[in-house]
Amino acid sequence: MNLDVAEGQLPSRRIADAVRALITSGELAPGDKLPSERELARRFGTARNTAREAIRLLTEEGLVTAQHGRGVFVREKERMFRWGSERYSRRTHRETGLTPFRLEMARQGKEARVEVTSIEQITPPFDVAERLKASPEEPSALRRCNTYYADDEPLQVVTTYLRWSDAEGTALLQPKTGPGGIYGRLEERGHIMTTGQDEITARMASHDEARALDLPPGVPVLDVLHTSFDQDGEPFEVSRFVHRADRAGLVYHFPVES
Amino acid sequence: MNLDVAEGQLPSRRIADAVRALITSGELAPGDKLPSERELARRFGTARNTAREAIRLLTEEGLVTAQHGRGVFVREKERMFRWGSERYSRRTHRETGLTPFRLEMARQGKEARVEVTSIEQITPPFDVAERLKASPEEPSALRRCNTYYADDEPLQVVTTYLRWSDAEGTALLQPKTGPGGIYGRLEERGHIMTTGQDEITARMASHDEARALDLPPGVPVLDVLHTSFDQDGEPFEVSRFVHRADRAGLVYHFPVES
DNA sequence: TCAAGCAACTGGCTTAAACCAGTTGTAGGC
DNA sequence: GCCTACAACTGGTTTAAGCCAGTTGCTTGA
Repeated sequence: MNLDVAEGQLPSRRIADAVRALITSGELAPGDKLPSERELARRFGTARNTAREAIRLLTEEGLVTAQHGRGVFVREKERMFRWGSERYSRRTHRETGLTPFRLEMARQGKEARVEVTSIEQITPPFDVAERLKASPEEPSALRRCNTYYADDEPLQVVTTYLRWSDAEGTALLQPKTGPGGIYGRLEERGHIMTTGQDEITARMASHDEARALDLPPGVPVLDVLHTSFDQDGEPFEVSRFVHRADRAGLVYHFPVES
Repeated sequence: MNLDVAEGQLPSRRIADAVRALITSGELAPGDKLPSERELARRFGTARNTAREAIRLLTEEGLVTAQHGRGVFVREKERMFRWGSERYSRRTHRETGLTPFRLEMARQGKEARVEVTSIEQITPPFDVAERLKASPEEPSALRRCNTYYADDEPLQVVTTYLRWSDAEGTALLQPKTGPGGIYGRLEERGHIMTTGQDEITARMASHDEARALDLPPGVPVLDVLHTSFDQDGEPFEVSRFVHRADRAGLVYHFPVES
């Protein structure tokens, strides 16, 4: 491993640049172990903290991840799960008998598990209230929080909001919502999902999300705010999907207006 | 400002938790200045480096940004630009006479500027070749790189790939592609955009992207790989949009298959 | 009045040393 | 043969000190 040539001013950047070059050139492949902090410091004639700072820079770029007691490794490209508007297709569900999440997991050969972490009547946050056409000043909504796991690794956190008037006295207040899931119960209340809207942003995980998703540093989240509209064009369900971005991608197909 | 109560084990986490609490409670509002590193260290009875580490944690969460010589500030919520499938609508373009980018900038009261950074015949990368149905082993594609600015701040980097056979000998090799832009020239070659596909991921910016977009630490990018299909369902254009995620969001509307 | 320059702040980076906490392989004892 | 215990690694955190480099406002002199 040649770490010699490396210009640039700051020692920590020189080390980072040298290691980054090894990674992008393929000399260090995904899964490979980097020299230890102490070893890098020795080779570059710096203090250990300086080598450590260099590794921190690479971690922040998402190039490497550290494992306490084991070493620092070039990050593997993870298999991606792809979600798109088809996840709401009732036809797919009818044909396979699987929910979209279980279907995608089966496709990737992973075990699916869903954990319902809370079901509560709440006053909806402003952005949700606006989209759901519910009052942001009263407990006008039901909130259901779920965590989705693939092979026991948390993959996404989903918070679903429904109007309290639709949920009151139904199985929507229970963890198990029955055949057809949430959308099945909502159809019984007269809401057939006809169109949807997804609003997508990316950001660093909040402190709580990082804990819930067991996120290593240098991994952002994809934040999808979904709104379902019924046959009358009225919104009846809003969900926020928070995916870890190194494991999830989204796909949308659309016609182009001439 | 009350920074007293704060449990937790590590000093750096205690400081970070205390400051985070001030931010989420609103006691420190966006734009406000944090106590200096030296001041935080003094108040918590730690070394300056420990206070610095706490601020680093908050920076990584995207909560604060540091400015050399001035201080550390609670990050402002930036105004967001929203992009969706309508950006490809020819009707909108016809009615306003503006490209989608200029239209969105005008909507937000910002000055739009586009810089063409390179136009080259290249061998397309594998993922692009696959989608464009071009050979990944010969210089079978034209690559156009653009940087889009809002009020002189770089907002997105776009790389467009076209089949060389479509581009050869046309205005597509020039910075100015003429009326209707790229899609205008491609229509003349017999490709009318009929459907599109967007594949969306989020990740930390590469070293080069962070420089090109002038990204502060703690800001990820939204990576959109777009494919355009013509009236025969054949792909004829692939573009990669890299947006800074604190300034850009995406919106998709879709029908739901019954 | 104005501007140059300086003092006192801010964060940015490095050093050097110490100790804690996981991991891994091996030497010993049973 | 197996398991325990330990030694020798790994990264994680903190201290304390020094110097560099932007920013800001005030003092001072022309």
